Amino acid sequence: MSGHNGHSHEGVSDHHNVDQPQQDMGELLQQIMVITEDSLDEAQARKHALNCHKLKPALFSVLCAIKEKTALRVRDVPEEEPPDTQELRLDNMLLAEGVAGPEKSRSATAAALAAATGGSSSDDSSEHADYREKLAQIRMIYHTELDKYEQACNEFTSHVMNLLREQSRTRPISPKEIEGMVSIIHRKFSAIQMQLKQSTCEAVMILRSRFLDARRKRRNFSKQATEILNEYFYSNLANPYPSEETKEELAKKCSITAAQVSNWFGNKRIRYKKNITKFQEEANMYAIKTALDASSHTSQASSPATPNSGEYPASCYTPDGML
DNA sequence: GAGAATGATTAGTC
DNA sequence: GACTAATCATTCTC
Repeated sequence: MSGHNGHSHEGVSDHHNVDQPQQDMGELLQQIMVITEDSLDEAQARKHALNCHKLKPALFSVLCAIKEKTALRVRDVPEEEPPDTQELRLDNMLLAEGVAGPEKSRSATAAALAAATGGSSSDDSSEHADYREKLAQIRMIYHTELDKYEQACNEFTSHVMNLLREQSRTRPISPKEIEGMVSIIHRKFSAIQMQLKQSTCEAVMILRSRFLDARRKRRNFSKQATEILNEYFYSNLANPYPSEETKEELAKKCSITAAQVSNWFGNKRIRYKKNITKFQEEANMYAIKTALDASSHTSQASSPATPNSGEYPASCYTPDGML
């Protein structure tokens, strides 16, 4: 602007010099008004003219150099950050659950469930089928959303890159800056992905807890198992506290877990103690049974009876555990 | 369907 | 950590 009038003002009167800035300002405003009234085509034409100007390459390189020296970078992008531990944890969980990575086989899913529930891995019940079906749904949704995010990220990145490349013709934008912007976009999208991973993990956890609750449904032990447990209980009425080894042994015999054996003995002790008279008949029956078993063993092998078998009459167990 | 029986869970104690 | 006592939730029996 000053190039227009700079030299022509020399030698003009003081009065004129005072008025000159106001006149320049007026012209400037006028030009701005004209620019805003330009059509798109006119603006493009001006832009083209500017790009074709013989001084443009020189001025542009000077601008780039100034920008480089004065560190007038758009945004300083931090170097590669260390992988987020929470994201790693989520990734591992999704991998372990078979949501991410290769799909788990039916047997692998059943085994994982059995490990979580303490049940049998061979139990391919309808509950397992339900669990697998729900897990497959979660997996499908997760991958669909992940693909969407990746596609959106790629589209947005290429759009921004194109814009920046286009703009780099008229303003100094270094490839490093473009790279930095791409990195920012990727970080934003990976934050969204992180949310997706988190909600997927939550969905799996809810599914698991629901499944585990369903597993809590009580199922009576087999008659044979109850008989084995009762036999031990009434044979050891004076001290109905099986050791860990015995619990394991009984658990094996009854095809239940040692924890279930503990529960059973806990319940049995309490209920027996609360109502001895009610259990008297049962106690007598097992006492006779044990005695018969013992006598048959002695007659067969001439060996002594087991330490506890029949040693204490069933009715001798009192709430205090005393004889 | 009601009540009893039974396996599991939980809070408190030692 | 094992155990007791109370309680819950489900299954069994009538």
